[in-house]
Amino acid sequence: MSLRHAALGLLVEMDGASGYDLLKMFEITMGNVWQATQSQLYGELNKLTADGFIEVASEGPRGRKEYRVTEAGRAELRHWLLDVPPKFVRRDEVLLRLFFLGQVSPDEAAGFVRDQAAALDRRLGELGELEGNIDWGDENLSFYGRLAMEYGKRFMAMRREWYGWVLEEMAEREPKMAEREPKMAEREPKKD
Amino acid sequence: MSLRHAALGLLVEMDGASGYDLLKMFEITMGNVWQATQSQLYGELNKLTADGFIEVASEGPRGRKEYRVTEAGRAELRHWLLDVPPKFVRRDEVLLRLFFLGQVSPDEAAGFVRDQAAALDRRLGELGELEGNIDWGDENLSFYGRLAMEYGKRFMAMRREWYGWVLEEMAEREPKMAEREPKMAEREPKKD
DNA sequence: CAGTGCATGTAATGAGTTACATGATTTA
DNA sequence: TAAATCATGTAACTCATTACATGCACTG
Repeated sequence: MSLRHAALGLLVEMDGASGYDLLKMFEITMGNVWQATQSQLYGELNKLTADGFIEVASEGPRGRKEYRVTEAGRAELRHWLLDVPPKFVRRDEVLLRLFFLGQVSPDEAAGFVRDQAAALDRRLGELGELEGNIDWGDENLSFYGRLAMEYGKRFMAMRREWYGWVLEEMAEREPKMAEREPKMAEREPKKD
Repeated sequence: MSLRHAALGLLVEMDGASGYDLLKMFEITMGNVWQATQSQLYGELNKLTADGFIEVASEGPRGRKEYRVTEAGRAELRHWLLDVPPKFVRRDEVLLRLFFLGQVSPDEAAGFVRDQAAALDRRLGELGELEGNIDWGDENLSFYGRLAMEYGKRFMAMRREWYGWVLEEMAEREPKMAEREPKMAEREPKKD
């Protein structure tokens, strides 16, 4: 039940917004942290309203509803922040595949890891771009958002290094892989 | 649809097993990578059977069914490994809370981060214990499992360091966190 | 023969995804 | 006035969690 609190929190920070605004804010500021689809968000906003945690402050042009967090909503957010222990859901599709790479040939396995590394390089570039043109609304969101952004950078760097290490380990295990023309990975124009 | 492939992959590596065996194997070897509940697994095994990717090789004592992966199942696993691009689902309850820590007092915020760091230390200890007494069945699972284990260690170490850095940043922002003074007019030196 | 572990299943509920549907307003 | 954007919603489906239910077989 965290999408609920993600929405609640963002609404507090934004000091009121429509579902549409919120959705964009999700994409911009929280891509690294939490994902939400449009239909999920609209549904949750209605449930939050029904539960009295938010309310429609005003209605605008195209059926637009401007939501505002109620006192009960703020209390709920605070409660969730401090009293509900966050749980780790560990589900990583790349790691899962890694587990079973023994089922394909060493070349194919190495190719897989190289592809993942290349994809990560691309995402690292995107993060760099993103970093420039974020306009964090308020000061708190800016401060804590920056900490989360730093996390993202560290995470990707760690992961990139680990991919490199994995390739070394694989090469050591299967030494003839070394002389081999590069397949389709690792010729991504690297940014920055 | 990845639980399906996690089960399929493990079944291949284990060279046949019951749902019960599989469930334990999930817990032991893949805690860091993929989670499955009992009811989900049994359901998926039946679906895999219906789809012809596994079959009941023999039946044992207490209604026990020994499953075995079919050729179609191996092909499906291979296809998933190499042709289906893994997708990143980014959902981290701790990071999400961090985003909104501006909603509570600096003391409470710092307390939250410290708690998370402590919890991580505990898990790091557990990982160390685990590392000793894993008996990886076959050679492939052992090799790739070790790579995944190294990932886990690097991940936690990175995260631990980041928590430390976060606490420093918070202390720098709110220097009087330990001894609170009544008068708080306007400090908050803007940084960066 | 009682307790533990083995072994599988179902039902209810909630969370998340994809696709479709609809219409108002702004802007070029 | 056509296209783009704003804006919300619903339906169908899959995936995941929790709780409950049942019973056999071994072990002490």
